[in-house]
Amino acid sequence: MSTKEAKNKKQLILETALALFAENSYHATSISLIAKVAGISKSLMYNYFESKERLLNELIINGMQELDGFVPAQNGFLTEAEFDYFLDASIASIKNNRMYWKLYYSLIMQSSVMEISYAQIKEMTAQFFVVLIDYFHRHGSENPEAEAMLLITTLDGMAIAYVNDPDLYPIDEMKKLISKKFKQPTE
Amino acid sequence: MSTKEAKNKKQLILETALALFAENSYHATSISLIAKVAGISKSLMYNYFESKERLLNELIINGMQELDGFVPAQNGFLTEAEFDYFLDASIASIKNNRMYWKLYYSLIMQSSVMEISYAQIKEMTAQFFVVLIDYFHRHGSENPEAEAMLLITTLDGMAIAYVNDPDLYPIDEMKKLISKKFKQPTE
Amino acid sequence: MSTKEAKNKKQLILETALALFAENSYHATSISLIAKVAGISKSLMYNYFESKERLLNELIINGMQELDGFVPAQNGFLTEAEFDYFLDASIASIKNNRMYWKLYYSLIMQSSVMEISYAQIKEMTAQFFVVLIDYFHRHGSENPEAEAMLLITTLDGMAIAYVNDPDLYPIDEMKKLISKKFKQPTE
Amino acid sequence: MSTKEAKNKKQLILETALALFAENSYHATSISLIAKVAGISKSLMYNYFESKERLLNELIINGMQELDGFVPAQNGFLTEAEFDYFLDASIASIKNNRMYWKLYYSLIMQSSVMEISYAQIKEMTAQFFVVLIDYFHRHGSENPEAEAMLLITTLDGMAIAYVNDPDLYPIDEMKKLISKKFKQPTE
DNA sequence: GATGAATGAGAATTCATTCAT
DNA sequence: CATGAATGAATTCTCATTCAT
Repeated sequence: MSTKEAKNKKQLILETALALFAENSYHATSISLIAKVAGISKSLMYNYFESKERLLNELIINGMQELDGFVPAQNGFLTEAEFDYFLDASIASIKNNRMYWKLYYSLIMQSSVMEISYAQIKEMTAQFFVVLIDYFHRHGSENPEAEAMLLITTLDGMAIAYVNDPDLYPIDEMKKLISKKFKQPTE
Repeated sequence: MSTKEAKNKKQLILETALALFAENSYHATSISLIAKVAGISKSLMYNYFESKERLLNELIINGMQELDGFVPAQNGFLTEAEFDYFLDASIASIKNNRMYWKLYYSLIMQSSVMEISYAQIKEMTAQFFVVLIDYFHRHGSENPEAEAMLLITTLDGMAIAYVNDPDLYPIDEMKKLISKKFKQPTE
Repeated sequence: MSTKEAKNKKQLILETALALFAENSYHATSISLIAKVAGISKSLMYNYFESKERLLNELIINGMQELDGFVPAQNGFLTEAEFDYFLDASIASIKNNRMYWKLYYSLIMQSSVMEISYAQIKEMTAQFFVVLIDYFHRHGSENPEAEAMLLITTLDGMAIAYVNDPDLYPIDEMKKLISKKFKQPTE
Repeated sequence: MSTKEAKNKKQLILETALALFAENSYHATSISLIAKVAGISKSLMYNYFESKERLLNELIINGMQELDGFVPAQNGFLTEAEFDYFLDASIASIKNNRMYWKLYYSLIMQSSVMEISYAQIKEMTAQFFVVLIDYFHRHGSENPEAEAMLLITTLDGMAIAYVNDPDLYPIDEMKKLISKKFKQPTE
């Protein structure tokens, strides 16, 4: 509905910017383009965001809040059944917030951009890491840290592949294989 | 010799550009900056490269040629011993051409940049893919394509992690674990 | 009372604008800044003033009206006693309307701004000029015009110095010296 | 000669900017306007000056260097004959560098602009001040500081008046009168 | 009376690129 | 081979102003 769209221009700008930043990168996306695609004037953006950088910032913070509900396990303890749930939830998140994750991974590749948000992001990963180490430890892995890190590495690789080519990358099949390979740590 | 000098200057530009493109992204790196960092005049670049885009192109082609020697297996057949060699060689390449790989992965994240080079790149991956499928097929995998794809996914994840933080990411340890997990496909 | 409120708001805008125009110049002061400092919305300004330029205009006119009571002499005739009163009154005016005078002198330095108001201002000076010429004429000056002009020049110099640095410039001492030097014209 | 003009674009920019800054104020003069009046592209300015502010800075420093030869008195001692020379030299400087002085006085009125250069400027005035205090002291003034300060005040007033209206302000006549009033301090 | 949403014009500045030398 | 001078187009951002409510 056009009334609905008009209602929240800020949201419109955020969505447009996310799509463009994700697709073409932050630096290759001009404010002019965002405005044109969103159908508003360049100046309007500056009513809602102090600068292009702040717009990006807000985008990242928004994205992270959307992820807030996604806890790997209650009280940091991951059962074997929950291990699959953890993989499913990860994939669901990637699918549902594809643009956000695309932006996220593209920013990671540029040390110079967004050092503040970067810290927050790293911290989030750290939570998963701890839980996974515990899981692998309990399952008798001789090197739970390595096991956990490789799993995260694999999930990152999967996310990046999917996010860049969602139609061709068989993410669900990959998930099954990951489950097989990681649920029981390598002896 | 002036020919030698010239070669050096061109090489200097290529190296400077690679470092800057990789670290800050293609779009965020200006010709001015490259020239300043390389200690030459902006105009000189245009003696060697038609445009900024062609410079990037040449960078990618150079990087790929460096990889040319790296064949996964003679006559497309990968023995079990060669499987480890394949992993080692991959990691050596990532370590030796870290900047190139950083640039490569950052470009992959931006659909808009360099669609030509993109095709060439995809093709290279395809070679590995075929060889790996064959390997997993021979080792009795029930889904060799998935197995091969997950291995590539994992290697990509590993490369990206290492390339962005070479000092902290334990790439060698990851390699060992990958070997354990993939040499014998998941039954 | 809403009328009272309104008057207050208008007055608030005028005062805020005067301070900012005086301190940072008309051109370097944005409507946004005035609104922010005054704690009102940008739009409110346009309820009271047609434009930024009209706001300036009103400021100048207000300032001049404040000066209206200040006549150099009844019926244009200045006695010797009144000469000192004239100096005192000038200084009092500068002290009491420091911001206004700062704005006034800063505008004088910019031919482009406010040519209309400029005319009104010049006219006011002219009144003093006539009275002073008469005074110096009666006191036997051989060149009363020059004497009057120099006095005005000196008072302008004094005002500018004071207005820019009220804490350090010894305006009262200067006044005494001016009185000594000018009450009796240079033979 | 057009060859001559083309020879030093930097000088051309400096002169154009000085004229426009002086006439319309720094803030009211856009880079676009300077470029248009100078007949060059906006971008060229940035080959010579890092920013608009640096252009202003260079303008002020240049102006001050032009004044460097102008010492009020050898070895800080001002004879009665030299007193007139001092006045003449001041007036000559104002006439010859009218634009510079106009800019100078307009900047003084804006606390916010150019605090660096401001310090340098103040220091220059201080030199004159010392010499004049000494002069008035030797001539038996009971308050040489005040006398010196009033003279500087008067000269400032005169300069401002002349600089804003060089055709109408009788600067030479004023100078004679100033000489009469100040060469011998008030009793 | 008061505001927030919205904008076109213009500000300073950067960028990739060309060209004469 | 190498550069400095030069520029048009584009970029981020600000500004004065309008308008519906």
